[in-house]
Amino acid sequence: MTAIKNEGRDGRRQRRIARRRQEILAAAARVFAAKGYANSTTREIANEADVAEGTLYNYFGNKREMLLAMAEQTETPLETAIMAVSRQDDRAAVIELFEAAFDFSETQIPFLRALLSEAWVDDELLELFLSTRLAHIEEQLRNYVSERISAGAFRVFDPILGARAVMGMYFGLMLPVIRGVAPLPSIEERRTLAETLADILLDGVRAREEN
Amino acid sequence: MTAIKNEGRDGRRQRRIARRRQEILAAAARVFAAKGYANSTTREIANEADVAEGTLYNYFGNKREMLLAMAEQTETPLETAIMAVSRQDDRAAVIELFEAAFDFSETQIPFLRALLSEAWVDDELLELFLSTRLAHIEEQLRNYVSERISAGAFRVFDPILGARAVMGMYFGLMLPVIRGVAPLPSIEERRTLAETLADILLDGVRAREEN
Amino acid sequence: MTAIKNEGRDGRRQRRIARRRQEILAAAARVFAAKGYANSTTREIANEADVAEGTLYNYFGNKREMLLAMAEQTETPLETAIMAVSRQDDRAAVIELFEAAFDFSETQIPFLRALLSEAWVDDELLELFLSTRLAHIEEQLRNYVSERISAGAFRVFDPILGARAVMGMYFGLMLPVIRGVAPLPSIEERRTLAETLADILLDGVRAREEN
Amino acid sequence: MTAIKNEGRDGRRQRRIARRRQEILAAAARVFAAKGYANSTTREIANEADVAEGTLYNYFGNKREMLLAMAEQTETPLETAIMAVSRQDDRAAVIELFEAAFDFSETQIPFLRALLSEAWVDDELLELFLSTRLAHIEEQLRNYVSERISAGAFRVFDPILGARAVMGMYFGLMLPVIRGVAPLPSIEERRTLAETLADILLDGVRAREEN
DNA sequence: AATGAATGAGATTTCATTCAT
DNA sequence: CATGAATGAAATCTCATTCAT
Repeated sequence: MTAIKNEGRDGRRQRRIARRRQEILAAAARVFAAKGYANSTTREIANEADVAEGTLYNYFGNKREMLLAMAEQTETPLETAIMAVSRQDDRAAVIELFEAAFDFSETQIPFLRALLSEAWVDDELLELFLSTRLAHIEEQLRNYVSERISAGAFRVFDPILGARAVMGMYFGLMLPVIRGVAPLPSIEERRTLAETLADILLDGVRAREEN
Repeated sequence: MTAIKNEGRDGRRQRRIARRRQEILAAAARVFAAKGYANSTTREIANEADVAEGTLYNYFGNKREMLLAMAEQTETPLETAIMAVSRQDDRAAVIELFEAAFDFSETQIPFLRALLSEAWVDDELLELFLSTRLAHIEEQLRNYVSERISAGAFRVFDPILGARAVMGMYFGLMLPVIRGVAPLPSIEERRTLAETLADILLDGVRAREEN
Repeated sequence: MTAIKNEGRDGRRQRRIARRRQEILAAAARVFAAKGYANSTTREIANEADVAEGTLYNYFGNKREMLLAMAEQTETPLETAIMAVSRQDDRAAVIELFEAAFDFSETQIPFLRALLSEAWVDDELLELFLSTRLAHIEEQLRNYVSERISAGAFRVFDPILGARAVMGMYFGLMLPVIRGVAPLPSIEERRTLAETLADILLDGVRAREEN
Repeated sequence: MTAIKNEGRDGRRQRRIARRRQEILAAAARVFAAKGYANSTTREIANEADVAEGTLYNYFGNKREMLLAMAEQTETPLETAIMAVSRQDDRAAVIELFEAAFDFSETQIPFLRALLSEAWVDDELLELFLSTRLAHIEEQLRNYVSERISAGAFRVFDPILGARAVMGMYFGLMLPVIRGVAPLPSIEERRTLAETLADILLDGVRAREEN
């Protein structure tokens, strides 16, 4: 019985610790996002998280570990989206992909912004946070494209470039949002966005000649 | 005669100073590119430029001024490319644009990498280096798209998204190169790249139905 | 009870912090006094205060703030003396004034020396530390002199110059002490000093003609 | 003949060098006076003197030598005055002394201000510039006072304190002028000043009792 | 666990002095 | 002699991390 009670108490304690860790991480993300990792001080993070500086070190070994913890727990929205895409006709699938990829929340932005910032400069973080994920995304897209080409549904072209084109279209719209210079699109805007991009991607911008 | 001699001497001196300034700036760009502005020390810059630390301050008021000097003198390749594009048929024009936009040199990369890195975090730099330029590029593209839609050559769609799609395709390929995780494409690769992107953009990836 | 305990702890903490601040300030005063503000390094101050350099900045925002903190808390002895002088017959009052004005301690000297040093060169400090105080002292003296002239007790002469003469006599004796080239007078010496100065001031050096 | 010509040329050269040295010294005095020795940079001195930084070192071994050169060539006005005082009746002599002591020019002020500033902090300079001179002045005054006491013209009192009182009265008026917070008195003001001080010194401020 | 004062390594910047031209 | 760019030692200040409470 004591054991059970302890389990209950320990469980609560574990959860409290985990929650506090998350709060600190979110605070750190906000600070990193605003000023960049290197320009952020542990004092600012502590203030933002409303704890003492020393407390940070009860949850993370050092400042960098906060960044790595973020990298591990933050998913890129495109990654999430691509896993979930259902197989339908091409247009519906692509629209679904783009639409889902734009579905990320206000609270995710600081994490993404902080991580992208550092990944631009820090090879280890690039690897940990981005490279493998992007490689995975690119592979999925490449496979899809290859398969559609084989099926005769797509023209014959380099599937790698095709995958990159899709990703580029997406990042071109997402980066300003994450950087904070463009607003997060609303649900309706996301739909329109996705449709337009899908049409451009699938059929191009050029008018079809009637015949 | 003395005047002439002095002019010659002063001219040489002016050039020597300008050259040294450029050397320091290039060294700073390499260091900033490798580690990010905030993680770079003036000591490293001085070492890289092979001068004493104090010497840096004979050419720049402070570390940040180096960054700003870079921002002022560095052009984004897409910007340069878009100014030079000649008006031909659409496919030729788009290919020419992409191809030119990829024509940047090994020495430009550190500057671009350093500036993009900081612009991600530093609003003043974003404004100074990127925002106005990108706005200009986007405007050019938008106008082009609008005009082609009016002419009936392009389908009807949001010209802003069209411009963004072009820029996204481009940045999706360029950013890894600037980040240093993809190689600078050779001239031949640039050609192929440009053709494929142009075709995807103009006609889409979907196979045309024969009729 | 916890609240009370906390109050006790916080109070102790507050006092410890205040005490440490004072220690640092005294150390800084000694260093500034010995070498002048501009020639003193934070390293020397830290050594003198027996703390790490960084610790200084937990108590003062920067080196200059130490100086300003000194200026705010240090009184000029003449100022203190003039507030305390009791109204008696003129000779007793003047003696009391001079005697009290020389009553400053060994520990005050570094503060005075440091502040006078910088005030000679730094307009802000001159204003903050000296000007207003001296103006106040001068006003008090001027009023006293004017009143005694009106009462027919003093000859008719410019009260401003009278006030200045008193201050000059005082500073002429005090400055070498603060500068460290004359010893701090003992209590007995102070008495003799004050009497002689008072007699010179009141009756002059010239022998009275008997009649 | 060549020798003679050389002498003429050398003489001119010597004078030119001496003149330039003086110009630099005056420039340095102005800069030191404005910001204090330690806060003045050789660059500012060079600018003020309208020469290159390197040129300074053709005339002075280092920055400090400029200060020492100033100390050697600058006389304290009181010193000059005391040497020139003619022996007349006491009142005339004292008036003459004070009046002459206030006769210093606008160009002397920077030198005095610079030197007093540093002498407050720098023992070597104190010795070189002030101590010996003040000791000399004090001795002259002391002797004068002693002699007048012996002659029965002055009351009996400590001649040292008498000398100090005179010097104090003088410095109390002069220091604000040198510091730059009081204007240099005009010739007429000097006369009135000297008379008032002389009367206070000789006969005191107290009204004589009629009898 | 939480706290926050103390630490000291390291960063940026200044500036007296040198020396090649 | 004049010049002024180069130098590098030294100064101020910041901040991640530690540790006694």
